[in-house]
Amino acid sequence: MKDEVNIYQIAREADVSPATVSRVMTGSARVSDEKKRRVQEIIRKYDYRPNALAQGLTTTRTRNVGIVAADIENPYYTRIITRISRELEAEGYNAVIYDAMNRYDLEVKCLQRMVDTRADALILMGGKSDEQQTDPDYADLINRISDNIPIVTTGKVDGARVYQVCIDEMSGVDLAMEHLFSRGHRHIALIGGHGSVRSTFEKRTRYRSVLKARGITYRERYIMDSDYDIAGGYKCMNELFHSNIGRTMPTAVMAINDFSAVGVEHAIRERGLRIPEDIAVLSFDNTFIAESIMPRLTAVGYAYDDFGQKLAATAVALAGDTEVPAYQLIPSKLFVRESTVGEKEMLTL
Amino acid sequence: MKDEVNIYQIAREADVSPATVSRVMTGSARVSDEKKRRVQEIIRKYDYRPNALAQGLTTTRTRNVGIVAADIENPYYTRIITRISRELEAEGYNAVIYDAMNRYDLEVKCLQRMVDTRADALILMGGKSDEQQTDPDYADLINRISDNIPIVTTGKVDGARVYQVCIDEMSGVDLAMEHLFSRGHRHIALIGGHGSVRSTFEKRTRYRSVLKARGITYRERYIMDSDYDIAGGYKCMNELFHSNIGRTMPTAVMAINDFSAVGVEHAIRERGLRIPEDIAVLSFDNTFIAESIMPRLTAVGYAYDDFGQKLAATAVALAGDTEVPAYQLIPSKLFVRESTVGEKEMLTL
DNA sequence: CTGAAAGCGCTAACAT
DNA sequence: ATGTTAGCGCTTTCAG
Repeated sequence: MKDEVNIYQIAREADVSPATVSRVMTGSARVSDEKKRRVQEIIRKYDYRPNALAQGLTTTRTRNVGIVAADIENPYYTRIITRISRELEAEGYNAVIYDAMNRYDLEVKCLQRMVDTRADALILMGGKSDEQQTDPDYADLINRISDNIPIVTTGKVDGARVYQVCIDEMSGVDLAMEHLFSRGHRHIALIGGHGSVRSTFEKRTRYRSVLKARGITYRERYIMDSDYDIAGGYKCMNELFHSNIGRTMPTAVMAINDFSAVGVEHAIRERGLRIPEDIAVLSFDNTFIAESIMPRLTAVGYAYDDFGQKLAATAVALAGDTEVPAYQLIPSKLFVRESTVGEKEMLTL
Repeated sequence: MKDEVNIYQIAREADVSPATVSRVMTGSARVSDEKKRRVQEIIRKYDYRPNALAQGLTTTRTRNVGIVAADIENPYYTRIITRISRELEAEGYNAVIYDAMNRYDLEVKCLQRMVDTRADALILMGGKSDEQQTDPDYADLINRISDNIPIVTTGKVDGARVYQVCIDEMSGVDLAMEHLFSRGHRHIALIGGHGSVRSTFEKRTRYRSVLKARGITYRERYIMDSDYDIAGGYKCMNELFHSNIGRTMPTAVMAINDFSAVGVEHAIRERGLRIPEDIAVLSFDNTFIAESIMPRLTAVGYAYDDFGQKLAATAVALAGDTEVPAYQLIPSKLFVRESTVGEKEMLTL
């Protein structure tokens, strides 16, 4: 444990005051060329780097932006996180990533830790910040935090001062369903997720309106809950088979995310059915999973670069007290692949 | 921007000294019940939380463990990270995740940031810390850092004081090849990755020895370089097809990781060949990808819970100046699935 | 342009 | 048991 050099030792060796060393480091004021040279030499000699804790304590700015994600094992989040990080990096900020591991208690802990360590801004993705009905305690917490630290989220926190950069779920559902309609589907299920989650709630709501607008009967059994993982999709699809024995079986299934689509496909395959000939499958998110499985998944995706960039830019602006719109929308895009359109047909389309 | 409460205000309102408040907060010394009660009341009233920057500055301990991963978009890393985080959490430490986005310059930056912010320990995964030939500059950097902060890695850094928790690559290759041999394969390719990377280098070395031990000809064209992604696997497999026209084509392919296996399978499918009947596929890592694609991938995996636990425990021990072995090995396990064993056969096995 | 000095918020001796 | 004081390492007035 070598003891670390500090600004005083540098100052002594360069025969200047600590203040001058600080000025050279930060460029906050003019320093004579001669002294600057001397200081820089010693700095290089020791490879001196200022203690960020002390720096943060005095300046009350850390240049850290905290990213709290519900689950970094989901490629959806890591994809956005990398895009955010890239942008933050370019803006001279550090991305500090926290994983809430899908647990509320940990989410709160992460949040408080970011407060304790004085992050300059916070980016919240998923978890409690994406509940359709905001938990009042959570809103309280967020509100207290936002008194001191600007918060931007991909979800919503009712009654709290947060900035939103959200996916346009409605247009995503529109694109997906129009595509399926155009392929002749009339019986479409929307599988997985929880109605208590904002993004899922919005998809389901839109799903119903689209059906209504088209004059197609809405069937309650075509919508079902599950976790956002492979097992969830699998469970749902099997339920769907069960609940539709002797009834109108959907010819197309929209999975709430790529993970659940994987489970859906497994369940379909186990019954010896073909995709897309017997049942077409489509999903939301368009992570690398959609391009990995066979047949490749038709999926609703988003411009992730843009998404991450906006999230980061908003956080940075807020950290610098710049005004930004409180609400920004990220458009959805449809990526058509073989899970809704047969391989041979794809070529002729 | 409400101004934050500090220990002095708490002290004043509770009519005690700041030191007493500190004692109540940290439990570092006895405080009379009466004063403790008064202090706690005020603390609750303001929901006071100590400034971690100031705390870290005085105690020189932050209870932060920095995790620097080469690429959090790879589920291999996120899987380990979550396991580490879980353990760190249980030990009262914070996992601070940094993503190097596969860039050396960023890896260095992340490292330095962790030093600047005085992490109590560092966990390094991938990137420069997994080069077969350690970059001397990098070793230098790591060495300087390890003077002050204990470092544990899943790779190696020659000539630097780092603690290692490594995967037993050799036994992984053994398991994989024995399995393939038992299925009758004699011509086996090892596809993707870079020989400059330690884990890949070790796999290739072992691959050659196993062939030799079995008296099977080693063919240079059965090994090839690529990035660790889907495109890399795809490229390699196509190259393999090309380079083997009119020659002995391998009947089994080992992909360097799950990502590249996806690319390998795509290339095989495009030629109208079947897996495993025409070509068997196997990969390393056994992330969720191996269970997602069809046929499910036979893969060499690791006890991730144990892996993460050991990594975290080592970091925590080191942070607390406890002795730990400098080198620990994580065993490999084989997960047999349909990409090497036909579905019907699986049932009878 | 430069140095002295105060202070960011906390903890850890050191007294009492 | 508790208060006083001196830092931790840095930046930032304020003088000069």
